[in-house]
Amino acid sequence: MSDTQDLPTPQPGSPRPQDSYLQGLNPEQHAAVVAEDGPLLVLAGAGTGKTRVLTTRLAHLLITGRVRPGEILAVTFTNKAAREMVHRVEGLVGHGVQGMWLGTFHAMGVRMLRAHAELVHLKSNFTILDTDDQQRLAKQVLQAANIDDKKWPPRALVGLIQRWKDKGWRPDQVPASEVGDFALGKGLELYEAYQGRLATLNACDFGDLLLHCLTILTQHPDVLERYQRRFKAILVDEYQDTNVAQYLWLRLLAQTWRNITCVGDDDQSIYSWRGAEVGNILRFEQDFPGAEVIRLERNYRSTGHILGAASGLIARNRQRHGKTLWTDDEEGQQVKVAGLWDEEEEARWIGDEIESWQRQKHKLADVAVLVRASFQTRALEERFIQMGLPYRVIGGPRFYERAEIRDAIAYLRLVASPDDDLAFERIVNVPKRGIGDAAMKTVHNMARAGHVSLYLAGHALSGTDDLAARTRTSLVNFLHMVDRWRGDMREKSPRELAETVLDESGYTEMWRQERSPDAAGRLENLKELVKALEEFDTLAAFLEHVSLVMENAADPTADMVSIMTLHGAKGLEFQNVFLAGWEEGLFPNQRALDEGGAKALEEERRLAYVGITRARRRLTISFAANRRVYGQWSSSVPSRFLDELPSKHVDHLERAPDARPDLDPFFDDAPFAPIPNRFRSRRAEQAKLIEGRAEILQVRSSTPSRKFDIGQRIFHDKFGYGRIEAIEGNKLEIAFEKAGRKKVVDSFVEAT
DNA sequence: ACGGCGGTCGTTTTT
DNA sequence: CGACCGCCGT
Repeated sequence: MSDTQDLPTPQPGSPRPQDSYLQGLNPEQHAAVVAEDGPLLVLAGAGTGKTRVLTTRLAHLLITGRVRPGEILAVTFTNKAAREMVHRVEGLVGHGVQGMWLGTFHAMGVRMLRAHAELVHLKSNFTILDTDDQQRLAKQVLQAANIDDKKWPPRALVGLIQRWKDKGWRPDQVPASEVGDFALGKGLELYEAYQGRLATLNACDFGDLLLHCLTILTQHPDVLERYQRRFKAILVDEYQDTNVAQYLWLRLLAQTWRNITCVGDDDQSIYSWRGAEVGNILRFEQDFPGAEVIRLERNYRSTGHILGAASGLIARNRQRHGKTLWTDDEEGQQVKVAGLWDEEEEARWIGDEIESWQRQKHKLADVAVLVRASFQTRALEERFIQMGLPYRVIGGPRFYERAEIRDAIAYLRLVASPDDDLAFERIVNVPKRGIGDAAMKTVHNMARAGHVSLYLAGHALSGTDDLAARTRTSLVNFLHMVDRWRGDMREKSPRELAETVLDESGYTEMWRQERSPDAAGRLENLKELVKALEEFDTLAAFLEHVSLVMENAADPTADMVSIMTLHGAKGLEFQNVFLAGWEEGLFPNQRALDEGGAKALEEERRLAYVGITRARRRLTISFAANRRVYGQWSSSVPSRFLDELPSKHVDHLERAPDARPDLDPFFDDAPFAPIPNRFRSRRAEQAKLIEGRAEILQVRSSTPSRKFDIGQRIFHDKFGYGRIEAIEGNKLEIAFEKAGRKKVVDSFVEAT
């Protein structure tokens, strides 16, 4: 979590210079940082400086010499959080810190397990299965047991086993009452068989990393004692997300020194579906008798109205420690709540709001749109593309980050533009062609001397004897290949071209030869890439698409709106936040409610709380009266969470749902009339209207745009000049000269 | 080995 | 509605 706390408020009494890292902590934060040894729970509300307290306490322990780095165990859930912790601790301590056990639960589990693998009949070079491997294995196990894997799908078995492992149960520890009815009660046998297969393979799944550690520690007191004596300080981030296995592991390790600091927020526990037990944080004082509990309640992030809305909502939960967040900040704007006709209007409205924010000279990077389920991003993306509003979907496809995909794309980039030095460098010797560092150094020198690209420098070198004969031949061959592919570009489709390139370059062959366990997956990815190319008419159009998607991962400085799920937003903050799709069924999610009942409702509410508390200055919540669910239109009721927001913090902007600017000739774009709870009473009426609307929409969308003709040259504010390729209602498909092929709404386009 | 067809199923995600 | 999976046919 980024630290939003304002600059140091000087503490009473002048701090000694060596204590400078303690400056600017508020009294509670300070107390948590300098607390004496013993179990400590820091209940840190959203935006109260949780990460700062954890890292500062860790630094404090080191600086005061209470513990040495090798005596620290600090665990997080994600690698990102672990990296940030290392970074911040080093910043505070003033130098690098070696020897700490700092990392994710899984990484620390692997470290411990590799050291004692033989105690659970593994070799220390055991492999770790990914989800795909797990499914395949589960399928084998089911088939071996003669169980119909249609009726009892492998993924369900994996899920069952994972849940047992999250609870810390080996096959011999699963209580009879928990066996369940998977495959008519054969779940446990299957678990045993699955573990047997893993042992044969000298492999672990993610759950085993900790479960095996638990086995080792409980069955080998000598090993346990060693670790217990070693870890004089244990620090845990996001304690509310721990599962039982993780909890048991921590509790075992903490027994000797009982010096464990857990930081978390029960109100932000949103991962029960993957094994997290809120109970762990709720029970802390019983688990660690004599524990000190410190609440961080001063919020440094949000305005009064936003905080008030969040507090009012979360107060409805019963399963919580209870905190009262407060802020010195101004009240700010009320939380805006807007009702829209359907998801498209919602997307359009949010887009317009963001543009107006941008016109006020604010940055897009300060805006986030948060959704409950990832399918909701589609309407938003479509609209933002039409508007030319830059955005990135966080947690979206990570496909383009894979090494093999980036290599393949580098080949295509080089074909499309041979002067792309980064692409050239990336693949010139992949697969190995004997063009190593030495040869590349010569090429670089030549390029620099002549102010030309590596590609041109390579060509120039082919006529000299600056390179060894063999190297020169390799380079010439490589360049000839590239030139040949360039020639292919005209007659081949992008897909065919990619196949040729990947084939003739030997890139595919390279992975075929590779016998590492993930080679098969990489070949799969390459196939997928080739398939994705089918959707593009030109290589340039594809590369444009890719560069947009890749930018998502690559360039965090780009000024773009972030779109992500509420889960993905945990730990982040933005000036201006939009929470979309607050409708019953979607949020709170019906499926969650069906499976988890009242507990699940509380978790959905925590999710709402997480969403609200991401906002610093502005928060807008929206819902649509109609939504397409599995292709069927259905009307929806505003989320009950809207009613739970204290009204004094809320500004209702509900607009008449039938006042659609594009349907209603008398639509007045000016102020929204507050129409409280209008949807609820008018639901049936609306449902009847919907079919009619759909028809009107149908007719409209097939009516060609009057202003434009196919082939016409146009100008678009954000994409520049282009030619109209197709017209579909008011949407134009345009081949832009710079930006490639895109669909845009005609109102954003002007004739030249 | 691959492609076409029909059936199923639809949240959230990290390691 | 559409993505994905698995089966079957070539």
